[in-house]
Amino acid sequence: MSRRAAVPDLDAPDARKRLIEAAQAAFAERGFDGVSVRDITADAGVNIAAVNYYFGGKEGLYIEAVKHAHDCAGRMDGFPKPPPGTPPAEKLRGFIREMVHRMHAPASPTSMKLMMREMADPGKASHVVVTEFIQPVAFMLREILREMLPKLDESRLLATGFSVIGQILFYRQNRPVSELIFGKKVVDALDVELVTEHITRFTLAALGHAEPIGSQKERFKQ
Amino acid sequence: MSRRAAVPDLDAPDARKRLIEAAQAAFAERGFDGVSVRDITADAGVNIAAVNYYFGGKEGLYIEAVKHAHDCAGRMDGFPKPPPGTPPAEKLRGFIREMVHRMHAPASPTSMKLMMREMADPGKASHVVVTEFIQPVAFMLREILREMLPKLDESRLLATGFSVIGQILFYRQNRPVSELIFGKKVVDALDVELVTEHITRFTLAALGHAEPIGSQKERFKQ
DNA sequence: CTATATTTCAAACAATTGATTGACATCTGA
DNA sequence: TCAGATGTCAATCAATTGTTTGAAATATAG
Repeated sequence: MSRRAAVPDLDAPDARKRLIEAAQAAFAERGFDGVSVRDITADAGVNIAAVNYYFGGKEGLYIEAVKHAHDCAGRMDGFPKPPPGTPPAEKLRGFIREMVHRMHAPASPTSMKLMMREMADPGKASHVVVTEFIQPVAFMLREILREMLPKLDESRLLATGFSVIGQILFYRQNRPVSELIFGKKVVDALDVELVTEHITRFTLAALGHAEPIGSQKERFKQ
Repeated sequence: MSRRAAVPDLDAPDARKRLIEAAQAAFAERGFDGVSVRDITADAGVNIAAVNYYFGGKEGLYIEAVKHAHDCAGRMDGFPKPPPGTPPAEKLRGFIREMVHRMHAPASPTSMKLMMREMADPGKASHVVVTEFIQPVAFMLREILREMLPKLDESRLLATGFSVIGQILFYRQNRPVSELIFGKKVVDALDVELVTEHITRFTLAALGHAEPIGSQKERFKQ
């Protein structure tokens, strides 16, 4: 009815595209309630009515912006597959490295910010983010951990996964607060490489595949 | 000028108190922008003008609500002090237990929710929450870890603290998403005790004070 | 070209927002 | 009792919100 009609596959009569991109930036920065459709349309150089014309309303635009975001952010299922025969500990190391990198240096920071916002309090578009973005990664991690801990019961395996993800997410979700506590300079000293190495070491040590933190031997067993 | 004038120490002419409590609940549930002063005053059974009269505006009420929150939530510096001579690993265990409990079964869930919201994106009252609520805990953890890892450089020590806090915070900040992924039942199986025990074990193992996760020996070395 | 569909636009709409006003009530202390 | 301070109230303000309108412009197809 009100949807774009002409070409079903070519997905951007320009106004629509600019609208989505402006919306993505605005929503990422200030959240759904913090942004007015007037702001967005002004940024996009488009008339206000276009929002209802193309998306049926503010909420429709928001959802579309989130959907567009996880395209830009690099699909999570695009994780580099370790060659078969790779020891599970090595898979885990690769997983953590990839994950930390995507969190801290995403292809599209704006898109990542928007998705994180939607995760922080799941709302209108949480289903999109979760099923297409988070779910595949979660199951990938679970498989790796299951391989490393074949005898662990489901609950503890889940908790172990949460321990890994929790460490990784912390730096994204709580950086502002951390900076308030310890100072920006100190926190900034934790660059991507250091964080990656630390989380990997911490996790592998917890799983018995590396020397404990603080141990003299600088590298891991296997 | 417009502030309450009469009794500077007795802090609640009833209307003021009810306003703060209603505000706390509303802000915790729906956030600053999600709540109108009309909602709050209606809940509190107070006239709208009272907000400006007592707090100078919506923002003033919000800040006061947050301040009130960290009183209710149990001050974080009220951690049970371990007796002197307690081995540092035992201190860490106590810290984690206390922290997890406060996160999952806080004295005032509403207050905790409000503070978490303010932490999630630091705004008008972040300074209050951080300095009076978070900061003391952060330094307490750092002392414990420093005792356990006397030779570790500052950056890595900080990262280790983040690994602990990250694990603990995950269950609070990301429970909704986790439930979307794995299902509510599965996640609910991770009750406070199991989470406490897991994070403690995981962390102590990473620090070399317990057997690794998945190891047969069910308890820790020292 | 003509007719039909699609897109854009300025203007206005109804609803909600936070804030303010000024009259009225209540309390306090002499 | 009186006067001033303190608290409460309904009514209203100005601004902003998302949404809608109906006409004008533009593109598309016969």
